[in-house]
Amino acid sequence: MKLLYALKNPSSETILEPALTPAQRTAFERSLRSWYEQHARVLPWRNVRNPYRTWLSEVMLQQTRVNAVLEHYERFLRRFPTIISLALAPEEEVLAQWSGLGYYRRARMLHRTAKLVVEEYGGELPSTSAGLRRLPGIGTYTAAAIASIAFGESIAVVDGNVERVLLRVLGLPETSGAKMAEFLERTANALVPRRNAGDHNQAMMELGAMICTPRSPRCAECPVFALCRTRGEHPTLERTPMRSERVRYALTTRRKQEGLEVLLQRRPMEASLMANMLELPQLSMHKDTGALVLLEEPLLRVRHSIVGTNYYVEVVGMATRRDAGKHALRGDAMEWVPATKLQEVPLTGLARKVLQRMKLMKLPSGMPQEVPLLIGRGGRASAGKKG
DNA sequence: CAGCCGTGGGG
DNA sequence: TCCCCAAGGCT
Repeated sequence: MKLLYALKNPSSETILEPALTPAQRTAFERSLRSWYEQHARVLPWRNVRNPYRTWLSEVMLQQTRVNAVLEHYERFLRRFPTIISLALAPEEEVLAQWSGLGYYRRARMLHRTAKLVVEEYGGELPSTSAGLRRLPGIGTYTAAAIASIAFGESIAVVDGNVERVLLRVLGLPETSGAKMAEFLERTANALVPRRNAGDHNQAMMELGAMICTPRSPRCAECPVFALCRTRGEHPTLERTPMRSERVRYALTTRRKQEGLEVLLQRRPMEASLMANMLELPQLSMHKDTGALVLLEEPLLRVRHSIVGTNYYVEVVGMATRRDAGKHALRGDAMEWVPATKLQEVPLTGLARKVLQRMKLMKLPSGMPQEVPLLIGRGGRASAGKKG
């Protein structure tokens, strides 16, 4: 059955083009618009005319689910309401606000671009996709998204959703390569209306996110079912399997008169992964970690997957800095951070998750707070829960 | 152009 | 539980 698709693979030159007749394109655009007017989710970055906010939302949404962005978008805007406030902030604070969202290079480029725009562009983002495309962190997709949504330019976006919707409607398999990308750009642009390109683009992505999902698409609810040549899942490229790894981190606290402090370790500046961010000190899995550690069960086990690897994580309680220093892989770059300041430092997502679960850190918002778990001087962990 | 960069929610 | 992968960009 793979053979059937190979016969009409767009990368093999024998492309069926135009992909849709003019009448089909009109029907598609109209059905999609009507569906979107009825079913669009209410999201905080929709129906606002503010290029800075559109830019921020689009960068946050790169390879990131709406739910995760919702938790960060408003808080980030509260801290950096304008492009000028963002440009004036230290990178450390920008990363702290970004903590947990992942792909931290996005935050660094966002910050760099804010400074560039304030210093060289008079504080105003370029208003065309071509102009936006030149800025760091703004690629083909994001340039078209900002230009169409914030400035009304009639240009199509092609993200993962749009690609999937178009391929399924046309009855084509997923393939990689520049020819395919070009084909999708042309096809998507043939569907964009002169007016309201921004809403059309968001409708395409909404359709891909809510109806034409990667697995088990809701075809019975699809506004373009009548035109669709797939009506279900389509063949997709294989991906490399995940690997597994075990890691162990130390959770060490001390009590100062100002309150509880947590021992964290700063990742190297040159690290390709989460450079310069703070995490719990990592311990060796293989060496003898000493009686102190082995006497007790880990405080916490979590699974944390990053890119190609599943990490099975053990968090071990340690009483003093000397214990942690003895067992940590690198004794340097250690910092004591007051529990009350944890929101203001650039934690890795894993560190944030652990500290929140151990009640050392505030949960996002509205969640019930509990008494922090204390790690006593005797090296014994004692939960602060009543009873 | 292919590999790299995070995370968490859903099936 | 385990596996999938998302509103991409850069090198």
